[in-house]
Amino acid sequence: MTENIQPTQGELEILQILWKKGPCTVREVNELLNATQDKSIGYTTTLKIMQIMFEKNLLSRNDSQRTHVYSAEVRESNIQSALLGRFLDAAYKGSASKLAMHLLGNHKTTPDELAEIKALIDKLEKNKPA
Amino acid sequence: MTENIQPTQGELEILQILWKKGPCTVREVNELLNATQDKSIGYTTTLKIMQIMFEKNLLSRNDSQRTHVYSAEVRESNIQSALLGRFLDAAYKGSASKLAMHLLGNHKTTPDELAEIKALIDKLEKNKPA
DNA sequence: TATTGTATACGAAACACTTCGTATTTAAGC
DNA sequence: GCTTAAATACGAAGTGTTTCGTATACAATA
Repeated sequence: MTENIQPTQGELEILQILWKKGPCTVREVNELLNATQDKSIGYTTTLKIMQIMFEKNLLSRNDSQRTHVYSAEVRESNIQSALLGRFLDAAYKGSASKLAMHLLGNHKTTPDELAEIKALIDKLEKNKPA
Repeated sequence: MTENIQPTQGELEILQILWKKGPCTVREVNELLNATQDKSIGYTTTLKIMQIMFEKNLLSRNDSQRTHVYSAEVRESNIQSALLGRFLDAAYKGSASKLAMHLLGNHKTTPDELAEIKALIDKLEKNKPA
């Protein structure tokens, strides 16, 4: 199911907020969007996008109150993995190692993170012995 | 310069072909696009996109002959890194290690690739001693 | 030079996402 | 019950990309 989901840029920004904050009203999301970003987005714009996301089942909502409360219906790591798979194909033609090289090479990764990644590689190597 | 370049999906597919094959005519690119993919794309569609890419300086062209020959004006690894940076922000909020986890965890990476990545990490750790 | 095949140029339609104005609904307070 | 403030619903315009029909240019050749 999750693999075919393709949230747009705007939708992803809203999902990020809901993943971090938990269930929110449209106004809360809109205010956080405007607080985080440089540009300012109208309330009805945020509302519209969230309504569309609701129709796509990216969000659920509690409308027992006048003010609806929206929740993410998709898991952060699922969406990330799906997007990553697509990105890997589109930009790297599937070469995960090339992507990893750029990732580690260009972006300052903390020593802790490097150690963590190395530990994961060790684990993978043990699980799949040559 | 390169950091601000944002090729679209369609443009990226054309760049992939030119990166792999070197300079090509519109017809060659169009045939390769249709050979690679499931969907079929009209010749003038490919032409139009490549003309737009030319205007954006993503491509250069040799029009000394009636049949123009196009070349990529941007380097593969530059574009990949730029796209990766954006993707990392949009989908992972900048957490490179989380992305790396998904990358190594979900996509089968060969033992050789794993060793290569581990070697890179070792090098990074030596260059930046705690 | 007229014909034919192929190339480029141009413009408009199709499509998807974003944006917001305005209408409508709703709940609370007077 | 009326008024007001705030929420949702709706519709349409704005924006960027893709798609392609059609016009035009060009070169080879009959």
